[in-house]
Formats: sequence, structure tokens, C-alpha cells
Amino acid sequence: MSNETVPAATIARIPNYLRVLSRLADQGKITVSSAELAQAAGVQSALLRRDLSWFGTFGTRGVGYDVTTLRASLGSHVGAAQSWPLVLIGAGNLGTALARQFSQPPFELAALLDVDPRIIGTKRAGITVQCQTTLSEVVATTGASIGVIATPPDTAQGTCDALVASGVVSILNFAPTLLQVPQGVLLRTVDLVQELQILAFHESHRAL
Amino acid sequence: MSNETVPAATIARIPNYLRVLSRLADQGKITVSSAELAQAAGVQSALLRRDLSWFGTFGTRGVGYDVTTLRASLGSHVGAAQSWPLVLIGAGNLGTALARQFSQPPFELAALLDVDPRIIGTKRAGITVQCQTTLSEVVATTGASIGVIATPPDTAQGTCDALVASGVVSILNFAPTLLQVPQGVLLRTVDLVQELQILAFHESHRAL
DNA sequence: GCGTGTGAACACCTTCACAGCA
DNA sequence: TGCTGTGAAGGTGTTCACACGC
Repeated sequence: MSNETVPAATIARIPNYLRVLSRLADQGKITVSSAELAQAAGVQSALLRRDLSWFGTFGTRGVGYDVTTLRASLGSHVGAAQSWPLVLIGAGNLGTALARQFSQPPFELAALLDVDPRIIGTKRAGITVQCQTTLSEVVATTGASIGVIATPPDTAQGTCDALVASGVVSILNFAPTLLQVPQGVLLRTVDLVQELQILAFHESHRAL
Repeated sequence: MSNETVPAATIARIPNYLRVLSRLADQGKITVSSAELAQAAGVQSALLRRDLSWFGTFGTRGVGYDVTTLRASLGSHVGAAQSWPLVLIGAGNLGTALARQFSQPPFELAALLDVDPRIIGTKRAGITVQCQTTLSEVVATTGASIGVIATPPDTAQGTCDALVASGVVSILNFAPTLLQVPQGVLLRTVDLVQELQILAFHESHRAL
């Protein structure tokens, strides 16, 4: 079972489960049933069990799951076992906000870059902003494989190309643009306005 | 066809199509085929046609779609015909970044609120930050039906409750917390770290 | 001939329901 | 008995492939 490809939908839910498990662990809970965990994560219990089954069998029938064990196992499958150095480009408000959120394990902010000479050298979210021209050097020395784009949309493609050129193979894009990347580079775009538009759609169709 | 419920997956793609259509319109393009449009939006042409078919038939066989007509029709179905006043709570870096992005049509930033006395009264993203205690007053006077949460996670639920109490029925949450809302309130949570975790998962499974 | 619109096939994802083990 | 793990069923979303109209 654990050798097939894990569904994308499952992967998207794992971080949720991990967050809930951490909260439960903080509360001192030892074991948890699929029903409880699912409720806290906002999904059906059968779906939770199905999701977990892709990674192995963790539970004890009649009892439930050991909170810390499950968190550790799940985390290791999701890459929480290793540390992920990141390069973040764009130190505006969005970049600064992301820098703060992306400084928690297993992620590690290797560098925060920008092109604006007025903010290069200043500190944002506890890290000194470096000049974007040092990108490939930074990638080489830190071994960062993930790049985050938080630049204005018109410079996003150029930034993306620079990231690819310097050897980054996974890119998370927050600029509202469709980016082109070569084969083999993993790109994920988060469009903040799009989320609002989805909400507006539902809102305007309430009266059905 | 247009009377059934539109799939959530389709709705999530419409903003993409609209963005591409706008770009094409700016470039002076008059008509576009489903193949071109789909390519630019990063989907299969058949999927694009299927998506459009939920809203009506817009194309001309053998020719394609009229760019401006399609954009207008699609936009009207998605709520772009009316204006959406928003209330944004949390004027930190994230809130400020969102405020700027959420000030474009059809959205209108009715108010930017915070609890921190040091930033209340200052300007962020072109709007003066108001005290959060004025929330229900602001909602009442502006008629805002959408609220955006950009506060720290520990105050997010309280903020959410306040939004609901003041009459907001759609909430977009950027705090990494699972929020509870009463029946009838539409909640959408965007977890920025989660996106990064999904990327890390794929990255750590490259060697399959 | 070309490209849309769509029935039908397919793939993916979720839920049901229950066997099996603590 | 209680809860997990999972075959089987059901539902949702995507792709195929082609009839139809320009």
C-alpha cells in the first residue's frame, strides 16, 4: 500500500494533521482516535484513516493512535526529518511576512534578497536583506533547493529564471503571474487575490 | 447546463482564466482559441471548454472566443460586476501586503483594522489603520460582507467571532489556525506554510 | 477545414460498511 | 466491545473523441 503514489489531495491534508497533532501533544494528550483527530482537522474519520494508510499502519485497533509517534512518522514522510534551507526573494511587506513564517522548522531561511538598495543591508524578520545579485552564490553555499518569490509580478519571471539558473529546483511563487519553468523544476503558485475571488463567487451565489 | 452546481474545481480556475484574458486584451488580441487560452492558463484545452460550458456557450465554432466578451461574461458570473467592500483585520506586514493587493476592482478595502495602538492612525497601503473596536460600526456603515483575517494565530478565533458578530458572512483567514464558524458563515483558510510543506513533500520524493 | 461543445470513458478521490485485531 | 484498516461502492473531476456549426 505504501509503495503506490500518494494522492495529491492526501499530501495537501498532511500539514493540517501535523498541526493538530502538535496541538494535541502540547495539551499532553497521549492517544487519539481517528474520530477525534478528524474532527479537529475538519475531515471525515474514514478519510483520515485512508490518508494515513498511504504511509503505513500506525494505530492500535480499539485504542487509536499514539500522538507523538504518529506525528513523528507522518513528519518524516513529509520531509520534516531534514532541514530545508530556503531562499526568499522580495523583502517587501509580503516577503517580510513570509520570512517570519518560513523561519520555523523544518524550514530555515538561508537568505532574504531584494533589489532595492534602500532596504539592502537592513534587517527584516531577524535577517539582513542581501542584494539579489548574490543569489547564485547564496544558493551554492547554503545548498538551498527551494526558492520563494515574493516580488512584484512584473519582475517575477526574471526572478524565477535567476532561481532556476542558480540551481533551485522547487519554487513557491506568490506573485500573481503564470510563470514558465523548464522540465524538472517544480513550481507552485499561490495567488492571494484568487482566494478572495473564490470567496466572492460563493458569496454571489448564495441565493440559489 | 448552466443550472447545475458549478464544480469547486472549476470555480478555482476561473480567476486564472480572467487574468490571462485581461493580459490578452491588453495585448490587443481580439479572439482566442481554447487551445491558446488553455496553454496560457496552464490547463488542457478540453478542460477549459468544459469549465466555460458551465456558464453558457461563448465561442464560435471554427474561430474561438472573443476576448473582451468572454472576459465580461465570465467576470459577471464570478461577481466582478458588483463591488465587494472588505474589512481587513491585522495591519502587520501580511495585512499590509494583502491590503495593497485587495484594493483592486472588484474589491474595495473598506477598512484596515488593528489592535496595536502604535500603528492605529498611521497609513498602510494608502489607508489609515483604525482601531479594531470600531469593527461592527465599520461593517454597518460600509455594508462589508467579506472579512479578511491577517492577525497572529492566537487572536484569530477571537477576531473571527467578532467578524461574525458584526454581521460578516464570508471570511478569508490567513492565520495558521483552524477556525470555528457558525452554520451559514463561509470560511476559507489559506495556510502559507502549508504550501511550503507540500513543496517539500514533493521535493523529498523526487527519487522515486 | 477548424475549433467549439459535449456524450461517454476514464481516472481520481471520498464515503460506506464491515472484517479483524487489541 | 471499540476502533483500525480496507475492499467495494459511490461521487466528483478530467480527458477522449467526435458531431456539429461556422
